Amino acid sequence: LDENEEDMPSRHQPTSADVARKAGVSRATVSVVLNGTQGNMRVSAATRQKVLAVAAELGYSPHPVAQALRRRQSRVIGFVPRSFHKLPFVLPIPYLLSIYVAQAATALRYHVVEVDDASRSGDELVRFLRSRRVGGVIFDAPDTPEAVRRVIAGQPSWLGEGLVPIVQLMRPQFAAETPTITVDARRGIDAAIDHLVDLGHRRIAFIGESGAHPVDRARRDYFLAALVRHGLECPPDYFQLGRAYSLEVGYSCTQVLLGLPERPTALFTASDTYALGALRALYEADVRVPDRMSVVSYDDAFAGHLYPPLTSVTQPLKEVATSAVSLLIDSIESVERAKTIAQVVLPTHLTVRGSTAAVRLS
Amino acid sequence: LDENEEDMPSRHQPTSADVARKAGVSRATVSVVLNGTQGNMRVSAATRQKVLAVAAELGYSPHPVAQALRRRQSRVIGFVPRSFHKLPFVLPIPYLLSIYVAQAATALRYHVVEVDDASRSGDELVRFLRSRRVGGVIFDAPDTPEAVRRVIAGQPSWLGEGLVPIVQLMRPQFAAETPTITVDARRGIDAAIDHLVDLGHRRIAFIGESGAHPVDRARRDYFLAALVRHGLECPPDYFQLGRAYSLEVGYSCTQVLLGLPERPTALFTASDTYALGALRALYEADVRVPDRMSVVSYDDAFAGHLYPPLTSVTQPLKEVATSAVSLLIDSIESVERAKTIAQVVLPTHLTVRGSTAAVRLS
DNA sequence: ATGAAAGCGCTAACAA
DNA sequence: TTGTTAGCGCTTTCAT
Repeated sequence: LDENEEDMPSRHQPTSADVARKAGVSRATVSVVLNGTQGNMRVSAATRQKVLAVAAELGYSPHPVAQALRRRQSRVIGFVPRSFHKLPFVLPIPYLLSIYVAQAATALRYHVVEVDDASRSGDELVRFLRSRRVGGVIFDAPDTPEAVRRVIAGQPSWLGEGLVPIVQLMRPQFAAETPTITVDARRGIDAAIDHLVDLGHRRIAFIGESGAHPVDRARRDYFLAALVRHGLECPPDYFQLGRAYSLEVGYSCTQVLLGLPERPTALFTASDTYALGALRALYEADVRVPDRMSVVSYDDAFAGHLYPPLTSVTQPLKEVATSAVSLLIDSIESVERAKTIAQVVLPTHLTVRGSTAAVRLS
Repeated sequence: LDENEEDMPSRHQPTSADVARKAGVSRATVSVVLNGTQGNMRVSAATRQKVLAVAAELGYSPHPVAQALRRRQSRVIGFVPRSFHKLPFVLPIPYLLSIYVAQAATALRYHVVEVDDASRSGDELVRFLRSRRVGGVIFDAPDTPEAVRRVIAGQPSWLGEGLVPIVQLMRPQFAAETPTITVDARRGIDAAIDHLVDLGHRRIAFIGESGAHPVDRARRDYFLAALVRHGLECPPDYFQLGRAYSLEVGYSCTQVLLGLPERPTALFTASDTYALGALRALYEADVRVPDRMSVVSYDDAFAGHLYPPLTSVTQPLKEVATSAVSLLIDSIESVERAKTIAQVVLPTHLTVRGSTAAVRLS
């Protein structure tokens, strides 16, 4: 009621000094107890108990900002999302990744600062990252190797010494020579084709992207290779390529396929987005899925929420994010730089839903 | 090449001391120049130029952690997402909000720490927020008033004095008596019904939620009120209520409507999720949209990406997030607490797409 | 096993 | 107009 007492810890969050005073020890001891320095037998069991008890009683928790200043590391990592923020829910993968990255970082008591659209390119990016003192950077599918290299070059480092670690996700620029976390399409695509063939399909068409990036190549190549394994082949008419992962490409390629003298009975699309476009074209043409056409997509980003729910090749996005974060934080915290550049590859698998069925004999 | 020079700024990020030395002034002056203290005429134009030049040359930017420690405020806000993280893309609103909140905060040079699922409830939440020294908290649609109250009670504050400001979004617990940012369904719903009536519809059905929360009530009440304005009414059969915003409810309610002796010609659903379920039911029953049934949804979260793209009542999610962040930060930074509890209400509007058409005369 | 002292990089009072 | 001083809360040698 009366505010002017002398040593009132008062309304402030308690500090280590408060704990020390009340426990009758020094602040140094409090720090040692709470941080359990490796040979933690430094402090006697008795004082240890005492300090812990007082800390709990006071609801003490160390001030993260002061810790960061003293330890000279801020437990902050930067996340640079792909330049994709335009197509909100047609492809939620970028959002999912950013959420999973944040979750994984939080679990390790790190913060994520996400670079916003404006400052994603050029020196602006380096300035931003530097001013925030990030301890490492995760790039999701950077547009160019330069974007990544600039961050590397913006160093000798803005923190202590050495370089700030960098990890690239999903669709890396290998020329930048950083560790990468990617996904291997093969297993999922193999399973998809096995599944279709098991259902009796022989005329299987493909809608994909024509790009030269390994990620795009993989989807095409593994599709073709899987057909070959079954002694099948893909006539050129059945192999439709577009120049972007857009709904429109999926739509128009499907129309082409439906106009063919001998229609395919199954369709594999290299992304959920294509599948969405395909579904529209099929709907308009009154070709029922899966009765008249089986559809398998790649991504499994929203495939399960369409009608019918799509059989799809599932990418382990959460694992990608988690490995990226732990790889990054490991190299932030390890004293010496690793000599080899880690290249983590995570497998895909097939998730069977309602868009595939046995081929109709009629 | 030789590392042991004396005053080598070296590989470290420059500090204000580096700038001060090189500019021949004191660190205090550097600080004043860079922070432009209100009566910024304190420092002469000459030294001002000098300092700015040196700072630019050295690529100096103040260490945010040191600033935070000294200024006793960390520029961090907490975001508590709704307990909804289960249904990833059936309803992306929670994700959008978290992204928009982060963007708005970044623009104001704040960080957001998002509370993760595990520690969303109970004392765990208070501990988390307190340990991170957040300067304020945004709740998205908290489950109970207690969740919010606990955070208020976990105070007399973990920062300086006074309470940590709190803002609730979208579906607040009014009993907790914090500022709120909500959306007014009326304008959008009025426009939706006007639109349908203009198209000749008279038999308009509703699928909604039966909850007692003002947000749920509003959607029901404004729908009915809008019909009344046009001299129409909604027979009980046309007024379908479920107990959750789930796809299944949308699906089964639509089946009920289709089984009615006199089918409605238009359908208003109180969420995108219902609309998705409705679309499935209509598809299966071969009722073409919009030829045989016009559909309007509420939310406009992913309505534009369905087939056909749905006419929908659009919620200004980005504005909600932006107002929340600026309201919160204003009250963090203002010295005295506002006496009145701000209740910001943002309007909705109708976005017309391809799921509505003139009623068929057949 | 413990405490004293120093200082991370910055800013705000107070002097000059 | 500018510089000096004194910390913010913490951790880490280095003494004891």
